[in-house]
Amino acid sequence: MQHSKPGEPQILIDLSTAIIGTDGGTFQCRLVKDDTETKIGRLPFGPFVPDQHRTMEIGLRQWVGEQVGVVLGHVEQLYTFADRGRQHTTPGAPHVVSVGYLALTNQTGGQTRAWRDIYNFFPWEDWRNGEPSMLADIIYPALDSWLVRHTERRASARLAFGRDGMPWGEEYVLERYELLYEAGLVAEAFADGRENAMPTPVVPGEALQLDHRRILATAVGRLRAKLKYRPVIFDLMPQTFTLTQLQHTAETVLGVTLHKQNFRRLVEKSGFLEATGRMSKARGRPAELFKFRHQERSERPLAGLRLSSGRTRSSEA
Amino acid sequence: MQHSKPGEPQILIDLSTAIIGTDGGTFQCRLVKDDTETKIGRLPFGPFVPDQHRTMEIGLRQWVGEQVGVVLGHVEQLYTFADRGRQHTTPGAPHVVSVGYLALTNQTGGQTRAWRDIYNFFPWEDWRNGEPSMLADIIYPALDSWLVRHTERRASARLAFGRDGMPWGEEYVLERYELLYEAGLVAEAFADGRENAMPTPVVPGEALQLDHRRILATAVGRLRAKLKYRPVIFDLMPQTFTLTQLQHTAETVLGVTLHKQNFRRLVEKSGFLEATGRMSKARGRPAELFKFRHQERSERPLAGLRLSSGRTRSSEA
DNA sequence: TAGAATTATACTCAACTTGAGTATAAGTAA
DNA sequence: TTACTTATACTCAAGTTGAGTATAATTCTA
Repeated sequence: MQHSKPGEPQILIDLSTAIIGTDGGTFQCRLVKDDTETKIGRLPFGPFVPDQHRTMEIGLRQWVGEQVGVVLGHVEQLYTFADRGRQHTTPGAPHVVSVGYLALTNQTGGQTRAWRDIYNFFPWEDWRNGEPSMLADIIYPALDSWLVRHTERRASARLAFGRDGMPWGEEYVLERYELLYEAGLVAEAFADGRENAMPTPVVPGEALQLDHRRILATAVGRLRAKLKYRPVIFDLMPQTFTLTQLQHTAETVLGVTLHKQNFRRLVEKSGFLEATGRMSKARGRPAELFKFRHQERSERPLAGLRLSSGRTRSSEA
Repeated sequence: MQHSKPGEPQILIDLSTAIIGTDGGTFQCRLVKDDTETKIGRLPFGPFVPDQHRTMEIGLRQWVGEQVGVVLGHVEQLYTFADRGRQHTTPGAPHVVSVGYLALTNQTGGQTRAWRDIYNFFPWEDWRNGEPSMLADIIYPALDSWLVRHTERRASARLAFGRDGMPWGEEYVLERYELLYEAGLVAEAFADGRENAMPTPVVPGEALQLDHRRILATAVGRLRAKLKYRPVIFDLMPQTFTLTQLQHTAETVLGVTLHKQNFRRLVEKSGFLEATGRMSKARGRPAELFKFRHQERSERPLAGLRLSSGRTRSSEA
């Protein structure tokens, strides 16, 4: 069998987890408040040690527990990244492969500053107030001038950014980030030494250590896609909630606004909700509080939320 | 940083590829005709060697090229498996993590015996002639008796196998295989030393080496799911084809039969096809030959084939 | 060589889904 | 009491889907 002989450089596996939650209209990700005073944030991560971890999920739960102590709901493997030059690149050091995970939680909160708004890292992804002006002002001009010399990537760019009359697909988060990286427009491209990278990142948006922003982009893209065919949104909700709260959570994740009446029709028909009889008290007419029917999760796995878009929040009457 | 110290057991990464094609109504996977005369088949695979392989995809293309020499179309990463006890388990040997890939090709054919019918490995997945009788005769009784002692897995079993009036979801291929493995009903469970495994596998279906049948199950599940929202089916087709050939390919992959008139309506409306003007000659009325519009692939990525089911082939008039 | 068999393609129709509203109800704040 | 705010109910046209019937163009067979 063709296995690597002893003496070849060692491989290390890092388990990195994007822990995602929402809190009143903000889309949050848990970072580690690092002792080393780097200004650049990072996800909780640590090595996979087969002798200690029977599975990778056990390993990641250990690192998450030690580094941030968040209770995880849904956990899912995203992707295994192994390209050279996107990771620890000390010469002679073992090659690091990183396995990215997505974890959802309903336990966010400002108690610690370690919860950061995801749209800080991807400001072009938030269309709740209409198309972000940075797209037309900064991203498209920079990308277009790169595409002049890279015509083979034009089709991908049209798809990812919805240009030439194509729709903006909110789930192509990773594809957009990767294109910006390739074009040398984000900070990590400079750190990784891409020859065409701008010394100062052209596109606004905070960087993360190593390949963590790439993992986060994968996580957001996967979550946005999954929302449409599986009831994962309830992992982000508290025990009871109003339909408006549920809608705001969906809008926060997807980065778009939705049509209120149609959203409620869809979600009521889905059978996932159970009325509690209690009412929320706030401004305006009180809304009924609902809870998620956990038994239904296993019984209707396919009927997630197919979401129809509404007006942008700024244009609401 | 918390990295494993030197001296800890080494990790090896295996890249294993499920190469899938179709040939006139059979659903095929390319195996390696091994020199070691094991009776059990295997997928092409080999180690990821970071010094030689800039990316894992480069590595896998090398092993596929050397071991089976198939021209690959679409290639996609599936999942990274790392649980102990599902792989090479020689004590003291390095821990092997395997990264599974799916590759599609339109180059199958009986020229070599190495192309095997996928439904040999998962005979319960082929519903083209109605529900396979082995489900009611063998699988359900065996599974039910295991579920008596494992009530916590009942909900998963209902979902995966569509019991108690739930629909059979054709994409849950992995979930079904994993349940049969857990219940000790497939040969690999015995080889891996599960305490409850039957010495002779209870459920029909050929085994593969290592975790290759698990990877193949992942590949089939992913392909079946993807067919519904991306135009991947065209990677399995020759240059030109009739609508009936296209439908047979979809049926072969999904393991169900489809309603002919609706299938053609859907596929014509999708805009992916271009008439060639030429006709096929066979029995019955000649059919028009179509080809895939490659430019459309990038322009309409979301509108795949949503498929409405038809009658089983055996009940056709 | 006529009719049977076989396969392809066109068209219909009711049920359901979706997008985009209008209308009304039930609270709080001035 | 009136304005404001938010929740909820209902409508309607357009599009999609499931399940046909009808008809056309071939080959096979007696």
